[in-house]
Amino acid sequence: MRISARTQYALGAMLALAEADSPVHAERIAVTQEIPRRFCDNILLQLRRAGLIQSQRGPEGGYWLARPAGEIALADVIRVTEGAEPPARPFPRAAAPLTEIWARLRSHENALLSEITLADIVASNGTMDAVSNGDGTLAS
Amino acid sequence: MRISARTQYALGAMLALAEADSPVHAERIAVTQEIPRRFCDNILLQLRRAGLIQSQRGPEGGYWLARPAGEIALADVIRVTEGAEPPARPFPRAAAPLTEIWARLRSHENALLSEITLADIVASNGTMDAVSNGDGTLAS
DNA sequence: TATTATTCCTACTTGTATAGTAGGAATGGT
DNA sequence: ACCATTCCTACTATACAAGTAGGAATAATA
Repeated sequence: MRISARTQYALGAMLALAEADSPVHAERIAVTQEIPRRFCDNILLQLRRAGLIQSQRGPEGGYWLARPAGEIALADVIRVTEGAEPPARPFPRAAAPLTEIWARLRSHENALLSEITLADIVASNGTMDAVSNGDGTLAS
Repeated sequence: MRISARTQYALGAMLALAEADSPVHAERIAVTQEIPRRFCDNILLQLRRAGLIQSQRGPEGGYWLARPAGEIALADVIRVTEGAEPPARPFPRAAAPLTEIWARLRSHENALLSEITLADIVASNGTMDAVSNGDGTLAS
């Protein structure tokens, strides 16, 4: 599970927006999430272009989620910042079975990250014993 | 699941040794596994230093597994080539719950790769419907 | 003992990705 | 008009990955 600083920051920023109930300045996000100021701009721009957040300029401006926090999965955010993964070089025939293993791993990872939403994370403040799936059950 | 070319090659090389019943030349491994010749040397050296394989020099030399293929997990190989993962920068308090998610993912990944051995892969020639755990059960 | 095939070792090169930074244009409220 | 903010392109600096180079050490064989 490779996780770049950019992606970590993006997730932090999205959570900050998920917690707020009105537009938030990049400045504030940068401070609370400990993201370098200019880099924060940079990332927010990318998230907006991807359609995950919306923005308004000028004083009274800021950023907010484009959809309810319960409809944005962690995977949605990660896909944006990590971009499409390069098509992993194939194993030679001799080691072909390994391809199946990787596929299984990626699949599981993707399933989990697609189930968990920003709302789930926000809801789990302090008590991280469980992560809700939104239907009351627990994520494996 | 980040997987470097080096690690892919290392796994291929180990599988080549697992299939053989006598010492194998680096040259042969390089060809069958499609590994650049010199790079192959390089990797085999690393695997030997890690104690996963043994070697003999000179004509009639070559490489072989240090332990039975059934006692070498994929994770053992990966740990060698990927090295100890750098201690992932911590999330700020606001995004702390994410730490738990990553831990869970890494844990699952590690569990799976620790269960599957080189012998399992070799045994699954052609029929990759299932991967044996060695006890007859199927890996999830 | 000379030859030859192999492993062994350090260091180097080169390409690509990551993590940011710089400078300013566009916009919107007051 | 002013000012705070978002917006945009492009640049730099560092680290890591992938692979290469040159040769020393070792062991079988003749």
